[in-house]
Amino acid sequence: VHRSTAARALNPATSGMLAPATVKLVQAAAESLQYTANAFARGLRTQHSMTIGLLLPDLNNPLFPPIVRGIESALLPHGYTALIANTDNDPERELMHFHALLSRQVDGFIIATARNDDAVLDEAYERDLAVALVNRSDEHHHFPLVSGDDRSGIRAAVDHLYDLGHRRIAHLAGPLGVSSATVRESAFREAIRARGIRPRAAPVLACEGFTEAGGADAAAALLDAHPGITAIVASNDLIALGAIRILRTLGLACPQDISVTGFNDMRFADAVTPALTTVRVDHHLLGKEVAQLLLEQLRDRSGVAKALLLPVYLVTRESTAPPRELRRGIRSRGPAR
Amino acid sequence: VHRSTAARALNPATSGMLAPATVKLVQAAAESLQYTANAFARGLRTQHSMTIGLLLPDLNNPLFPPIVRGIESALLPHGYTALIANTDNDPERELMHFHALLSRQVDGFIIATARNDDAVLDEAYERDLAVALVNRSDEHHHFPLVSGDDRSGIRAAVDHLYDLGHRRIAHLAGPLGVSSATVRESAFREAIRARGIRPRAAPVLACEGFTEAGGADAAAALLDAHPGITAIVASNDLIALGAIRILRTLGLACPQDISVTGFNDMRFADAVTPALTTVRVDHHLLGKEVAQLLLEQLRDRSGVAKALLLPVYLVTRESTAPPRELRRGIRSRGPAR
DNA sequence: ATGAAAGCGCTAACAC
DNA sequence: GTGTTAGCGCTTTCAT
Repeated sequence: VHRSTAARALNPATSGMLAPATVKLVQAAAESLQYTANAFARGLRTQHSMTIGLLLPDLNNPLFPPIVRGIESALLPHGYTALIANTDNDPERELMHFHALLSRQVDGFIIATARNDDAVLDEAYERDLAVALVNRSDEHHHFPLVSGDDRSGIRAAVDHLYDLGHRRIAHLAGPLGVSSATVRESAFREAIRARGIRPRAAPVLACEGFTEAGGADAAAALLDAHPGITAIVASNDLIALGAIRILRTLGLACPQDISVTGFNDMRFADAVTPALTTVRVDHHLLGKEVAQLLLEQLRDRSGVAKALLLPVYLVTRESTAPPRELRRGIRSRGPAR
Repeated sequence: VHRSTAARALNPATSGMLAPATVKLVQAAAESLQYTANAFARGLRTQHSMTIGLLLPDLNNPLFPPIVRGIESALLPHGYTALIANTDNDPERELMHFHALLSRQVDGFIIATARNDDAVLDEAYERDLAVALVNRSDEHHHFPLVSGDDRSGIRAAVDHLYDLGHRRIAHLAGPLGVSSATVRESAFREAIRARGIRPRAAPVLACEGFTEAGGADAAAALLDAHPGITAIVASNDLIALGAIRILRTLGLACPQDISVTGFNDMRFADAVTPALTTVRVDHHLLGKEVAQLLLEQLRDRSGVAKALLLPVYLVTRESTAPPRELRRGIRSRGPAR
């Protein structure tokens, strides 16, 4: 039996045009010879690799594994595989990985790195590649995109603190020039204004990175410059954790002295001390949806770019409480326990 | 200028045989045309893909991201890339991914899935593939392997509890048939025997999975059957976390009523409440070393298989303390605070 | 120092 | 229903 007949037998799409007996025969032979088709030869011929490139800042950020798994779960049924590259927020590494993925003939990109100005996005736009963005925004290119509704998440955090009685609320923003940091910071200022708090009672400080270390350093500087604040809205959970840690070394307790909110409700946000009040984002879903968006584009490049904002909601745990002055008030009025 | 000349100019290994002027010319042209070599065509011709397949149980287990990053950091300088596949501990999914990676012409495999009997290992052995194992053992095939020294880690945990005064110590083992679970369980029994504790004072119960849920269920069953135990050695951190959680719902405090140790010192093991006493393993290093082992094999298949056991050490935090009876004793003897 | 030509393993258009 | 053939883009041996 001829090679092309064999190929047809092994391909479910074409095995219909063959005699069932031939198909059986070939499949049996393939099995016994442990035959596996060469994806390179196939890709060379068909001009698609059935792989997509995934650009991430860092797999060690607990935010990303569920996104990756969500992406895979949506790609797998369609026969696509993701190639993962970590950029560590380094534009050079990102560009390097982008080109490496391009040379591997990926059919499209999912990009989760978050710099506002990104040479990779520019080049992808210029080359007219299939791209979908996740967990970030994009002012310039209007790529399809799915992200949590950061604005309403931050507003919910600010409102929660306000309702507890806080009036001097600070924001520990993410690093400068990073999309989600920018959005959350602007949402913070907006929410503060909406509650009638004067900007000088709501200081904003940017962290070096979306990390515990970044949060710790910035929180130390913040408390030094603004000792009067009673609550902190952190731009993500890691920053919140870092802030809480430094609070402790400064002899301040969370939430008794200072309330802190996080963002993402990452894994273990409920297991740390104090359990984090934070904004829950369904990262697995984020991944599934962005993969769907990319698959749509791979099917038909003519569609218009959708921007999905998935709903988020505040999860209230132990890291937020009424400010000390109010708590004293309550205690002096009520009976001792 | 001819295609083969162009190819030579772009390849650093062959550009030496060309006139420097030609090289410059070609490189400039490649740049301006945004040329990227087609990895498929190259792979088809050279018969190697410069990729390796990485089989993991689940990227969501915080243990694996640092291993992955360690692997990548060692592969990148050699031009190799890892293709990651999650098996969710499902033998069928694992076999499926194994074959998919094979068809993508990976040059070798790093396997971090942990079932003792694994069809993938058998087939890889039979096909004489380049394989290196990480964070698991292997009785049958003698593949090169790097893992933490689980035996001495478990022994350190048991000794620590013994030294605190515990004499009825239970083990929450990992799932049946999983390599690291088996090793740790046998190490536990050995350590218990070495300390002269009778086996009936040291019950062992296997969890459904290396998960919080698995740990919670098994801990509930354990405390039901053996209410007298004062300490638990968990087979990993997630099991420990699940156990501590169920303790709380049963009205027991950790470490006051029951001490618990984990294994891995995964991220946030120090941030949870109580901060986990656990065995630290350097997972990034684990990844780097296993990648090195695979690269060695890719260079020369004739070498003998090494098995590296990286040192581990106990990190004492808040989840372990002397048993209640001793603590009472201490308290009644000492002055009240 | 450069050009020519073959072939890696597959698919798809075409022939019979 | 099955065989024939060309060619995807690269590397590499050989020729000049």
